[in-house]
Amino acid sequence: MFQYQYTEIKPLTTAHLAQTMALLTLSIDELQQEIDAQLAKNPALEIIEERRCPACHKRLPPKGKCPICSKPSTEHPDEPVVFLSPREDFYQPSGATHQDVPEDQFSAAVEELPTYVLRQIAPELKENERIIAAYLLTHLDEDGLLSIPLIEAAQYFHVPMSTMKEIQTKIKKADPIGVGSCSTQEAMLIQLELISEQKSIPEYATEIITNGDHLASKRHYPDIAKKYNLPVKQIHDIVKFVGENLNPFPARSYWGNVRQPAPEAVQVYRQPDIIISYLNEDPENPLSVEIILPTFGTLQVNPLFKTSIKEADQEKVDDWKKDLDKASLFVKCIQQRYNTIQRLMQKLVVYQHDFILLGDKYMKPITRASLSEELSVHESTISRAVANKTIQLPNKKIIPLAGFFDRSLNVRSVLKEIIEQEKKPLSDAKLVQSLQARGYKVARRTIAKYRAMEGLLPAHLRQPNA
DNA sequence: CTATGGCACGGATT
DNA sequence: AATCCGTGCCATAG
Repeated sequence: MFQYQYTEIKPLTTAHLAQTMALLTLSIDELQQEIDAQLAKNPALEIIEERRCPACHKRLPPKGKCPICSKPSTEHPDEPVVFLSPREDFYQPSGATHQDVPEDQFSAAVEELPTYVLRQIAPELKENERIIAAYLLTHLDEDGLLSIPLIEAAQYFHVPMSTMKEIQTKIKKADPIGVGSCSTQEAMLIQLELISEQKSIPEYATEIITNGDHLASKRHYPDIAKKYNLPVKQIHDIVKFVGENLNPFPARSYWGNVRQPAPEAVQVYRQPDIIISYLNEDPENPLSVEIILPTFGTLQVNPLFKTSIKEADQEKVDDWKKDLDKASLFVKCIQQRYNTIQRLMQKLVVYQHDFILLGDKYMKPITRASLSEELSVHESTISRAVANKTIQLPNKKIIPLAGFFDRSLNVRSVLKEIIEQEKKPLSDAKLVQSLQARGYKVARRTIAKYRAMEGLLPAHLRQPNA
């Protein structure tokens, strides 16, 4: 069934356990840093090159043939293949497949907004500026905000911050006004600026947004009013204006609940830890689950180091022995990490099969606790394994692995469907009934929350559908 | 009076 | 022990 079983790891010392747990919570980027650090200070560790399958370029298991080419598992199309892969495959997706997949197709899902924006501003940019703009635009999060510090980009391209800011400003003025801003405030300020060219804007609006005071709830208005020495009514009006005219998340075309998707908690996803895709990008093939390795080769204890330790000076032997122990422990811990994640994914992928292939609507709620029981590991192990990881689905969307445990995603997605299909806008209470008819039992108040989560407007603000 | 958002409580989950 | 999530109650807007 599964093509590539990782070897079970037997002995568990407390030190082993502690380090494994620490490593388990790390994302792939953090793990890479950790490995680099260990590699630098421990001479007993080394990385050896992998053997690759000449046809499909996938990493070969230590023994046997390539699981992809030599033994295609088309006999079991419903069962996922789980195997490990070096992260290189992520960067060279087309090189890693048998068929030629055009590169832009690979990133099509992610690049819709970026290319749209770039097309608008391209004419007014020089060639090198265009490259920088493209770089910035590929680092937008799902809300349309910049996911990297501007300085980082400036250093990367060796250009002064002033140039960087100029380019960013041009991006910000492009269609979803405010895209590429570093923060929600920045996005709103640029919107405010553009609006002010057409009509008048309330006094002090700029200051209030800069200080983030528009986020305050109503009972704090008196405090704010005092702060600016203005009547409460005016504060109220300004906040109302801000709410009606500005959009803190340029990529969303509407206001969600401002406090619900806490702006600073917006996650940035760059490198997925796990990739689920069809073998060789062909939907006819079974699914493959790649758990990305942070290294290009295999991390191992340097065998030369092992032998030479016998002939070493007596004084140094102690130190070397320590290094050796540390190294082998580290390698074991990392293997343990993969082992855990792999076992987790095997269960998860089978369980959420429909969700992975067919979308949000088919998400089956599952708790970490129940999974831990099935795998007979501690709950916290699952929690750690899921934490800080992202996963790329066959449709190229990258979501946090924790999304697999979303309790309400299926209901929310059905809710969205109902609203999309409704003729007249339905009130929350009516939506409760519609959902109940489809077998989902939810309270009225909860509908409101789900709407907010999905950024859907309340009934009286929605347009009647044709 | 109806629809919706805010706050807070309690149970489940981590 | 800390956090998350669904829900009930109440205030407020329309």
